[in-house]
Amino acid sequence: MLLSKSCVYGLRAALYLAAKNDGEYHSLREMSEELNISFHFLTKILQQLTSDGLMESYKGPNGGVKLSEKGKKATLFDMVIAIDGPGLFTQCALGLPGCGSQEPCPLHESWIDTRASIENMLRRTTLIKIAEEGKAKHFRLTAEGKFSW
Amino acid sequence: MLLSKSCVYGLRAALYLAAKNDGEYHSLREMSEELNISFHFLTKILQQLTSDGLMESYKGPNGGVKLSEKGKKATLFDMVIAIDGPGLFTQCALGLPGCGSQEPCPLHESWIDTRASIENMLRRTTLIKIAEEGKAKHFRLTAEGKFSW
DNA sequence: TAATTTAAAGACATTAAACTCTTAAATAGA
DNA sequence: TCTATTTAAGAGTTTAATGTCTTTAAATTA
Repeated sequence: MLLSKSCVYGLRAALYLAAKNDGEYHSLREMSEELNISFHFLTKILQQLTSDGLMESYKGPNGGVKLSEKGKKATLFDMVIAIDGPGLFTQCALGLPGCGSQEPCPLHESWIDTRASIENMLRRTTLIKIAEEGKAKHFRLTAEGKFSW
Repeated sequence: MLLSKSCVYGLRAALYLAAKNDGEYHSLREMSEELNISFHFLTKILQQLTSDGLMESYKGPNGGVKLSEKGKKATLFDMVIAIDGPGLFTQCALGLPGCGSQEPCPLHESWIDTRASIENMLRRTTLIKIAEEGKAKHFRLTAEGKFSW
């Protein structure tokens, strides 16, 4: 798969928060139930995004997480970098270290174009914009269409 | 990563054979040494490609594997399908089962285009064509540039 | 026929990703 | 201050991918 499960879960949670975008903290329990993601696993992922500054968290009753200012400006690309790291956008398609225009592998030229188109797609818009569109068009964020923005 | 390691190893081995393309069987020992791939692991992968009809094998002295007629016509796409399966070309970017134009996720429209560009890149040419170009331009197939077509 | 070379098959081991559980720390409200 | 709620942190488990080893079967050569 293109993105790890951690990354996909992180994206879905971020889109959830972007759709709310009400300045409130939303609890991980609520999010894990709405999005059908394991509570503890989601916790791990969002901890990482919080320590990366894409989200802010608050403990105690009515605590939870919300998008930080940085998170509100973030694109899908920023999220993927935060969770999966930059490998997808830097590595050789054949996994050869040092592959580049100097010493290309047979796929190099084709791959850098394709890789760029993946990156462009992920950079195109912010989480907030995607969530707006999701709300307007009733896109879905779970297998069962459970979540209702 | 876009492709599994098994897939990358299989591709490199297939390009090796495509570069030879001499009708001879090449032993897995030779290939694993030239390409710096674990012998036993490579064996597993090529067994799969042989049972898929992309390669032909022959036991005994001077035995080994070579591209079948089907393999000579195969593209990178065919190889990826054989090893990693069709998931990359069919699945939702967010992993939502049943995501499609009927009930799209927020990334659906962007993703199907990107996905198609990956597929097109992999379908563009045959292994043989890529190997020809590799020979002509001295592209590399190993980390160290060991293999010399 | 016997010895050698090679792939096939399957068992086994290691590693990394995915997932779970428990305890600690912070906060709120009674 | 006490209790409940919530995230943080870290340890542990499971599963799938990756990698290794051994045995078997097929073919060649002598």
